[in-house]
This record gives sequence, structure tokens and C-alpha cells, in this order.
Amino acid sequence: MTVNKKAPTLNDVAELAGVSRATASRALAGYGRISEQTVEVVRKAAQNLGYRPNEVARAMRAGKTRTIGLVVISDFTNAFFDRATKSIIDAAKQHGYQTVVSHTDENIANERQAVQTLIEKRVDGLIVVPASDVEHDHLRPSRLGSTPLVLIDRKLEAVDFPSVTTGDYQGAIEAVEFAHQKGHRNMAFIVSVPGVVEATFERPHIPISTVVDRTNGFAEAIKQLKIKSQMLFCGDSQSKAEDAVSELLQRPNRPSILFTSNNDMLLAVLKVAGMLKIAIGKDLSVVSFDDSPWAAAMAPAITVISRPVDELGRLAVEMLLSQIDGGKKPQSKVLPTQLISRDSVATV
Amino acid sequence: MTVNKKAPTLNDVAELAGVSRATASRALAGYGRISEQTVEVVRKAAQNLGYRPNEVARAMRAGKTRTIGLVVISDFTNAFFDRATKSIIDAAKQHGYQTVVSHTDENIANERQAVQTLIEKRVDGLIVVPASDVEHDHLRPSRLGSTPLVLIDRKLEAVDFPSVTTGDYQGAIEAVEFAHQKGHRNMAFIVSVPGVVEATFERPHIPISTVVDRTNGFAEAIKQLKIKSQMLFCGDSQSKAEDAVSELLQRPNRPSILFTSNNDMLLAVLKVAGMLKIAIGKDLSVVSFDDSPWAAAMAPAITVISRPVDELGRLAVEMLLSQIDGGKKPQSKVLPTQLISRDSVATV
DNA sequence: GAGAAATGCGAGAACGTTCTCGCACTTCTT
DNA sequence: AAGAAGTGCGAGAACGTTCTCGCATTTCTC
Repeated sequence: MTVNKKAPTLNDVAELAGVSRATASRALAGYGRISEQTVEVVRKAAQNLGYRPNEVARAMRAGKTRTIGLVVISDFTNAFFDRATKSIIDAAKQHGYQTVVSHTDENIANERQAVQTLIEKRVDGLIVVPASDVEHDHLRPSRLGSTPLVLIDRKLEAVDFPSVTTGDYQGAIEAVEFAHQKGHRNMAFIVSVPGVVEATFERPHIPISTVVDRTNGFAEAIKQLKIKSQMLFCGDSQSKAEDAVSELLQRPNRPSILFTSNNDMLLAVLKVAGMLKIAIGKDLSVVSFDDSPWAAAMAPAITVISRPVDELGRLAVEMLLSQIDGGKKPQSKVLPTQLISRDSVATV
Repeated sequence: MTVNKKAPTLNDVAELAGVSRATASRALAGYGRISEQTVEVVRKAAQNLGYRPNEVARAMRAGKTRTIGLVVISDFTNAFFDRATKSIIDAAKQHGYQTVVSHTDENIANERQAVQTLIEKRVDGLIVVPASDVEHDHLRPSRLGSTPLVLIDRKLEAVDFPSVTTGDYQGAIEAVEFAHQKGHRNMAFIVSVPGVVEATFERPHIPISTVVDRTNGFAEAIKQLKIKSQMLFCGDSQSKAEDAVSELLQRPNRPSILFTSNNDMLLAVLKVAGMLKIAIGKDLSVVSFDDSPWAAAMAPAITVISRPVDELGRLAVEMLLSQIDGGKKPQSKVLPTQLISRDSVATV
């Protein structure tokens, strides 16, 4: 058995079936006027040749690639975006769309290039997790042409795109109130902020709306409850974050509970607590944004502010497809977070 | 500012620049004989129109899409494949290729359909994590045409594709020997096998070469050392796995150490141990296949058999591209595992 | 039984590139 | 000064589809 170097085309099928290209196309795609017999003959011919339609040619002719582009960050520790990626790919497939994925690593230059490449590839739409709310010239309509775009996880005030986000402001408030009810009166929020180099208690510019919401919610709840609190802003270096947390935990009047803005920071806290022999759920309480299977299975299991990641991905795809098909711009959507109480918060 | 409904084409650029399409193409792509002046004029015209080359048309003409397809499983708990996915996407991008991702969820019908769709999309090559070593008719050369394919993580004996895998047989042996040196004489291996429904000590058919290697390595090492051991085969249900592990751990003569074949099983063990108040690293030792950030950060940190996932992905891309460009079939490669000793193995 | 309507199909254009020719014009060679 | 060599560019084909016409031929209608 020899492997054909050239894939058979519709012309080959038509020739073998003894009909024209147009007829072969009609027979296989099942449109227009055509007799049952011819359909059968053509189908057989296609079968014999092992014909597979060429989607590239089809896309060119139709002006639609049935492909969407996803521009996202992928963080080894934080499963949130991998999970979102999966739900987007699967939801898109459900609707007959394939997904091309590009990673930015929170880097605006990568994001710019990814968007550019995907537009050249003529994807029918884009789903983007924007790396920064200050640089987004590559997301101007003139750059995108008519390619619709949906933002997820983070919104951008300056540009008018539909987005799917989560209610992190409210989520942070609920978490603080929950801790307050448990008797905690000295809290700290360990916040991960891309771009920050040295960990600091001074609030830096935060380029991500999600993190802004979380810190604002935290601050607001603290203000209402009139209790002691701190915010520690950590950067991209995990080890520096650990050092800063370690220093914080060794202070005389250390917080009784730590909130962490993502799973990276949670792991930093767990690691440091382990080294300092501080027992989580007893000597120190922890609540983290974003759930994960290991947070649930650990002993003690970690209390989390869970976000509906599957629904977020699914909704983003639906909003994008509605723009692709209908052309109308859908409403942005905010999904509620959910506090899942487990064993990492002690009653004091 | 109005948004152009139609993206400008090379023809529009040529017209504005007052040259022919051919000349415009030469100017922008930078090939053939062309004057500096013309290049400048054309470039300006393209700039003014906001021209973006149409990759679909280019792909059609060239017969190359500069796109590869990835058919993979994505498991929420087990970060291994998400990590591999990231390294593949990034390595492909490095070489100027985009990646279309499709998830199979270990389901052979999904795999079949994904391969089919990707071939119709005319990807230049495929990287596949095969769901089963018994069903792979969709991977016959006649189905694939001339599309090269590289297998990762799992090899398939019956078909002749280059693969990148890890030395899990040896990895399992090393882990058992390590445990033996630590004094363990009663071991069990908790193995996850897709398709199994009820957890069982009877060895089922295992459709995944990786898992076969691990169990064979475990069995071989046990045989050499002449010690007591069991293998517990769990299926897709996490809760049934937990029940079975729970039952095993409550037996009178329970194992002093548990090996787990992936992170799902590790979490099952951790959860059950937590419920039974069995202290990991003291009352019970654990070693798992595949490293993860949380396994390293937990207290106690988990000893793992780590596999070089980034290198695996990178190599797979390189092997695929060498086939796409050169046409020659590369040698399969087996990457070594590495035992990372942490705190979850007690000395007895 | 003759015009009208319906049916089945082929010819050819179109999508936006790239690339091969070949033509006209310039510059070199002796 | 006349042929050779070189330069810049345009015409047109090709990639593999889909889709619009229009032309025969058949079937319907009264």
C-alpha cells in the first residue's frame, strides 16, 4: 500500500464519479438540486479515494475559518486559566469551532504579537485575558478590523468589549466578613501583582481589574468592620514572596488569618508555614481565591473563594459566537463567586 | 471613525501604490527583483490601509498552514498534560507555528473525531496522546495521508510513529528501591486505569503504555527484593478510589508506603489519610508519579517521581517539525525520570 | 399536445495569495 | 555601436472550494 503524496481533491472525486466538480460538491455538501443516484455515486467515489474536504479552501471561499483564537496566560501553579482554556476549547468544539491557543505569560509584547498572528490567521473571533489595563493599543477596533473580541477574567475600562468576569469585590467582602464572624480581628491580604519586583506594603499600580476588585473589596470590608489589617503586594518572584510572608509571620503581632489572591500566594503561605512549624487551621488561618482539587484534598482542606471557571469559559464562547453569527454585541456578564468553607479557618 | 467591513487585500494595496499585485507581493514579502523605491511606496500603502496578510489564502497557495494539531487529554487534577500542552504551544510558536488544541478526555471517539477535523483543517502535523493502545484505526497511514504524527507520553506498539516518552519502568524501580532502603517492606501501588469501573486488586487490561511500564517496573522491583506488595487498580471514579484506599488502609497489616500512579490517586490517598487521621510522612509514606507545585509546597512535601514535561513537549515539536520540513522520520526518544526526595517517606 | 414549470447538471467566476514567464527598458561589454 | 546581460515589473495561472447562471431535459398543467 502506497501513501499518496497528494491528498485527493474534489476534482479527483468528480472525475472518478464521472460528474462535474459542482455536482460533486453538491452531492457531498448536500445542497442544491441533485438526484439521489448521483449523490450515491459521488459518495462512493469519495469513499474510495479517501477524500477529506480541504477546510483551508473552504475557509478561503467562505471567508470564515470556523476557528477562534484564545490569548491567555498559563500559570503552572494556578490551574484557573488552564481550566478556563479547557472549557473554552470544549465549548467551541461543541459549536463546531476549533481553537488556536496562544500564551502571553502576562507579557504585553507577547499579547500584541499573538493578537496580530491570530488576526492574520483570520480567526472568526478572539477571547482574550488582557495582561494590562494600561497598554491595549493592539485591541483598538482599527487593529482588529471586524474580528469580534470577548474579554475574560479581567475587564478593560478604556475599551468597549463585552466581558465575562467574576464578582471578586463582593467575594473579598464575604470572605472578610466570614473571617470576622469566626473571631479574627487581625487580617492580612497577600496579593500577587505582575510587574512588582520587591514585595511591599505600599500599594503599587495594579494593572489587572480582578486584583483591583479583590483589594478594594478587602479594604472596604475592613473599613466597615474597623479592624486591623495589612496588604502585602508580592511580585513575580515566588521566593521573594515567601521571604516577605515569612517576615510577616514572624512579627510580634502577626495576623491570625491570611487571605491570598491566587494559588501561587497560597502555596507560598503553606510553604512558609510549614517551615516555621505554624499549623494551618490552628495557629494560622488561610483563605485563598480560586479553588483547586489539591486545596480540597489537603489536610487541612483549604477554605477558598471559588469562581465558576467552566461557566466563565462557556459563556465567553457563547458571547463570542453570538457576535460572529448575529453581529450584535452582547452584554457583559459578572458571575458570582462562592465561599467554600473547609478546615483552614480556625475559630478564635 | 468607521470600521471597514472588508479587510483590505493585497489588491487594494497594489492599487493604492499604483503597482501590480505581483509587485506588491514582492515588496511586502521581500523576494524577487524589486527597487527600493517601490518597496517603500508599497509599504506605505499597506501601512495606510492597515493591511494584514491573509494567512488562509497564503496557506491555500502554499499548501502549508503553519499550524499543528494537538490531541491531548486535560485532567483538572493532573497538571501534567496542561503543562505539556503549554510547552508544545510555546515551542511551536518559537518556530512560527500555531497550535490547535483538542481534548479527548481519554475517549477514543473524541480522539477519532479530533484527528479527522484537524486533518481537514490541513494542519501540517499532529501531536497525539493516544487514549488507547487497542483502538487506533484512525491513526493508520491511509487515514492520515501525508500528515506526520508524533506520539507523546504513551507509545503504540502496533503502529510505527516516532514518540517521546519517559522511562517510567526504570522510574518505578528506583522508587521501590528507594523505599526499600528507607526500610519499607510492605508496599502498595495505587494505579489509575481509565475504563475500570470498580476498584480491584485483579490486574485489568491496561490500555496505556505509561501505566503498563509503571506497574511492570513496580512488579519487577518487588520481585527482586522479595517483599510484600499489592496493586490496587482504580477507575475513573475518584470517590470509588477513595473508598478502596480507605478500605486498604484499615486492614490489619496495612502497607507502610503507598505509590500512586498520578496526582488524582495521590489526592485520593491524601484525602483518605486526612479523614483517618493518618499522618503522611510518619504513619504512612507516599510517593507519587508526576511532580506539581502543590506537592512541593505542602507540609509534608511529597516525594515524587518527576518527569521532564517541558522537555517532552519541546522535543515532540522538534521531532514533528523535522518531519514536516525534512520528511525524514526521527528516532523515538525516552526521557529519564527523576526521583525527588522530600518529606512524605518515613524511615522505618 | 403545447407551453410552463421543475429538475439535474456543467461552465466558470470568485476568495487572496504566490510564483513563473516574458516583456520592455537600462546598463555593460568589446 | 550593437549584441549581451541585467533590472523592474505586469499578466496570468494556480491552490480547492462554493455558488450563481444558464442550458438541456423531463414532468406538469389545462
